[in-house]
Amino acid sequence: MIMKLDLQSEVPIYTQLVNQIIEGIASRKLKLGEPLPSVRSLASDIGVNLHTVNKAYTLLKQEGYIQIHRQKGVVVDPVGMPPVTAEFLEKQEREMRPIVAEAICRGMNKEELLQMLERIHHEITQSERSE
Amino acid sequence: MIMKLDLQSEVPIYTQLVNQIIEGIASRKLKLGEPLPSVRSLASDIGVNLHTVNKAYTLLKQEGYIQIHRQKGVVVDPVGMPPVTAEFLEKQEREMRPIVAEAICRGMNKEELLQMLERIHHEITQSERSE
Amino acid sequence: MIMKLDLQSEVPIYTQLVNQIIEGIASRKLKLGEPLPSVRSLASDIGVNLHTVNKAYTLLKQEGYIQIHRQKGVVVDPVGMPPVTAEFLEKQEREMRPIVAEAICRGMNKEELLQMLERIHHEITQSERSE
Amino acid sequence: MIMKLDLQSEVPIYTQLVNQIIEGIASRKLKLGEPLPSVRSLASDIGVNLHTVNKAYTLLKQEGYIQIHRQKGVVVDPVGMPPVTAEFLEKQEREMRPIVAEAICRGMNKEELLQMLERIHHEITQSERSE
DNA sequence: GTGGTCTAGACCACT
DNA sequence: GTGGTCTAGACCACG
Repeated sequence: MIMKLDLQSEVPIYTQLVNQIIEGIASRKLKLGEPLPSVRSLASDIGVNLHTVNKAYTLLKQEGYIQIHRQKGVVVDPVGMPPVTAEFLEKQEREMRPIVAEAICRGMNKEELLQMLERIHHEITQSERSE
Repeated sequence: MIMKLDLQSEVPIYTQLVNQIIEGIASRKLKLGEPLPSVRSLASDIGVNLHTVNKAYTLLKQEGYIQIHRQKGVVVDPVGMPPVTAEFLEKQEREMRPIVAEAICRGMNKEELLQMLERIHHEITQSERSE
Repeated sequence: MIMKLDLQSEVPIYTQLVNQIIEGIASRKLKLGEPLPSVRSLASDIGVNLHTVNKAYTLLKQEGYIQIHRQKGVVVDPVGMPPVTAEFLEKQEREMRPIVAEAICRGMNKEELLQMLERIHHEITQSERSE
Repeated sequence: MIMKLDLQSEVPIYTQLVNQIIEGIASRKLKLGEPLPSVRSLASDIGVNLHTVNKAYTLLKQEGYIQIHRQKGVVVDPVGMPPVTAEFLEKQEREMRPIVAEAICRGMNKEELLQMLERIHHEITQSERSE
C-alpha cells in the first residue's frame, strides 16, 4: 500500500498515517486480518521516525481498527470495525460542520456539497487494489 | 452572538473562534458589514486572552471573511465572501476525505452520510434566529 | 485635488494624506504657494477625524513641504521644496531596498524594475491638472 | 547570516527580520532549501523575544519564501520563490510611488532615481560573499 | 478605546 | 529540541 505523506503539511504525520490506513481499510485495499508492515519497516520505508509510526498504530489500535500482537505483528482487526457510536457521530458532526459552514460562505450550494461528498465516497469505494 | 467554546478540546481556541464566526456568517446570524466585538471585549466575554482572539481575527481577515478598520474596529466583510478557488476545493476534499473513509469503515453507507451532511447544512442555514 | 484614500489599508490615513499631497506637489497639480484646504474642511470633505488631517499637515510642515499660517491658512511652501540631504537619501534607500529585494526574489530582472520606476515617474510628472 | 536590526526604528522588528531574510535570499546568501536558525536560537542571537522571530517566520511562510517542517525546522523554500502576480505588482507600485513622488519634489531627476535603483540592485545581487 | 507590537514565561505536540 | 499555543502585562499608534 502506498502512503501519500505531505511532510510540510500542518497535519501531523501520525495523523496522515492514521488517515491513510483507515482509507485503505475503507477501500478494501486492506482486508480484515491482513498484516500491516512492522513499525520499523514502515518507518524506514516512508522515512519517518519510529515513534511517529508507533503513535499512529497505537491510535488505530485504541480506536479498534487494528490489533497489535507481539508475535504476529500488526494486523487489520479480523473481527471487524468499530461500530457507529453516539460519540462517533458527534465527532463526525464536529468535524463536518466547519467544512459545511465554510462552503456556504463561499457560495457553494447544498447540491455541490452533496456531489463532492458523493464523489469522494465513490473514489474511496471504487478504487481498485492498486498495489 | 453566542460562542460555543471547549477550552479542553485539542482544537486550538483560536480555531474554534474562527469556526464559530464562519458559521455565524454562513447562518446569516452575522450579516455582511456587521461589526464584531472588539478584541478586548470578546476576550473578556469568553474568558480567554486578548491575543487568542486577535489571532482568530487576523486569520479571518487573511482569508477574507472580515475587515479590520482602524476606526470602526472589526466588521464582517461587507463586499462579500471569498470565492471558491481550486485551492479551496482541494482543502475541502482533503478535510472531507478522512471523515468519509472513517464513516465507511464503521459501516455507514452513502445515504447516511449524505443525510448527515444535509442535516448539518439545514441546521446552519435555517438557524436564522437562535438568540 | 482629489484624495484617494483606502480606509481599510494598513497604511495609516495620515500617511496616505501626506503621500497624496506630496504627489500633488510633484505632479504640479499643487503649485508653490497654493493654498490647501483648512484642516476642518479637508477633514469633513474626506470624512476623517480632525486629528488625522492635523497630523498630516504637521508632518508636511516639519518636512518643509507646506507652511501653516494662522491667518492665510495652509499653503504649499512658496519658497521651494526641501533639498536632497544625506539623511533623505538614506531614507530613500532604506525604503527602496526591500522593494528591490522582493522583486529579485520573485524573478523580476533589473530592466523590469527600471521600467516600473520609469512608468511611475512618467505617470506622476505627466499627469494633467485634473481638477 | 548577519541581521542588521534597528531596535529603535519605527519599523517593527519582525518586519525588519522579514526584509533581511528576503534580501538574503535575493542576494543568494541564503540558498534554496538552506536551513534557517531555529526560532529560539535566532531570537537569542539577536536579543529579541522568540515570538517576534516566530511572527517573522510565519509571515515568510505565508508569502511562500520559507517552509516550516516539523522535523527539519525552518528552511528556505527549496522549490522556488512565489511568482510575480498582478497583486504583487500593485503592491510594488503602491510602495514605490510615494518614494518617487518625494524624490521629484526634492529635485531628483529621473536619471538619479534610476541610478539609485540600479545601485541598490547591484549591491544586492553582487554581495555574494560578505560575511 | 481600538488594534498592533513586544516581552516573558509556560505547557504541549511532534519527531 | 523543534515549532505551536496560550496567558499576562505593557506600551504605542491611530482616530
